[in-house]
Amino acid sequence: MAEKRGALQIGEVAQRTGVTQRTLRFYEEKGLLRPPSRMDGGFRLYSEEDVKRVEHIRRLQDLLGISLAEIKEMVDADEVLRDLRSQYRPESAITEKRNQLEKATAVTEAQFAIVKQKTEQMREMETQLEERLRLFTRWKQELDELEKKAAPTRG
Amino acid sequence: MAEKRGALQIGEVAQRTGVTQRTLRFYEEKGLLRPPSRMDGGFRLYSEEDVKRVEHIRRLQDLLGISLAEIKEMVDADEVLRDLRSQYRPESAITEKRNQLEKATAVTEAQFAIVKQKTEQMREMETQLEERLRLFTRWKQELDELEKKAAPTRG
DNA sequence: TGTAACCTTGACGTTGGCGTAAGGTCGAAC
DNA sequence: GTTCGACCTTACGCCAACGTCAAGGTTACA
Repeated sequence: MAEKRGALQIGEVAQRTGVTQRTLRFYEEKGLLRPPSRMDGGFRLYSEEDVKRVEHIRRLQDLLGISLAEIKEMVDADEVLRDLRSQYRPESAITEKRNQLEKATAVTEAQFAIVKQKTEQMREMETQLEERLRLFTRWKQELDELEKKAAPTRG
Repeated sequence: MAEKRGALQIGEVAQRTGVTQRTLRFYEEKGLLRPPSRMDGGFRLYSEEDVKRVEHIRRLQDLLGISLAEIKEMVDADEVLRDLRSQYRPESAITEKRNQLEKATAVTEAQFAIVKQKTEQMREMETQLEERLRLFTRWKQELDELEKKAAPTRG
């Protein structure tokens, strides 16, 4: 009866996102995922949105290397954003919307600052490694020449 | 007697690098830092090189968000590099040097690939956040205009 | 009505990266 | 030669982020 069209059970979500079922329940426990709807028997039913959410969380974990607590803050901000987007049309309570908008802006700007800084440092690291590789190739060439002089090809 | 010129005790290193003494000993234990020389009484004596090393480790931790085990591999590669650099002049054992060089190149290339990929993904994230911020400013403007129409300035 | 695959909630275990306390030693100054 | 802060080792503690049973309920399908 409760089975919504296109809904996914936890196993499918796990497969598609590459995390374990335990991790999904853990994220829910920690407030990173909204408690999904359930079938009559209690089986969790996830939406496509939830899948995207999980992927987003993993990207943040992977890229920024920050704690789930920090990620939760970011993801909560996204939630505010969704609320704003969905309720956008009704023109009531404009001042509250403005407040939410200000808040979301602030959070996003903070995120942006972090990401920007990290990107910059990553770029530096990238060029450093590039230079090192160039150095290596130079050394190799020098070794080649040393060898040629030491043991000239017979003939 | 064992006191080397310009050497640093663990407390100073901790202060300058921003990590705790415990962390320094821990890194040593895990092989991330070479065991430093000691004073006669057993006090650790670090060099400026060690300080740089610690800073490097922290950068890797912070930027790439990888485990100390992985960092150890990278740092070990750096060690090879130093060996190569210092012994570069004596022209003995050329083939071995070539081997080391190949190895170091391989490791560096692997690192480079990782960093490059991450940088790319970070850039994507950056632009996403930028777009979101632009969206927010648009919304704010729309709210402004809505308010003007609803409550025109008196006079 | 059975049964295989899927799911549920506990609850305890593990690993990494240190924190922290205990009890003793060192070094420099007085 | 005592004092006192900096340092030593040893060893248990802690939190995050899950892993891993265990014991049982649910679903779909024949």
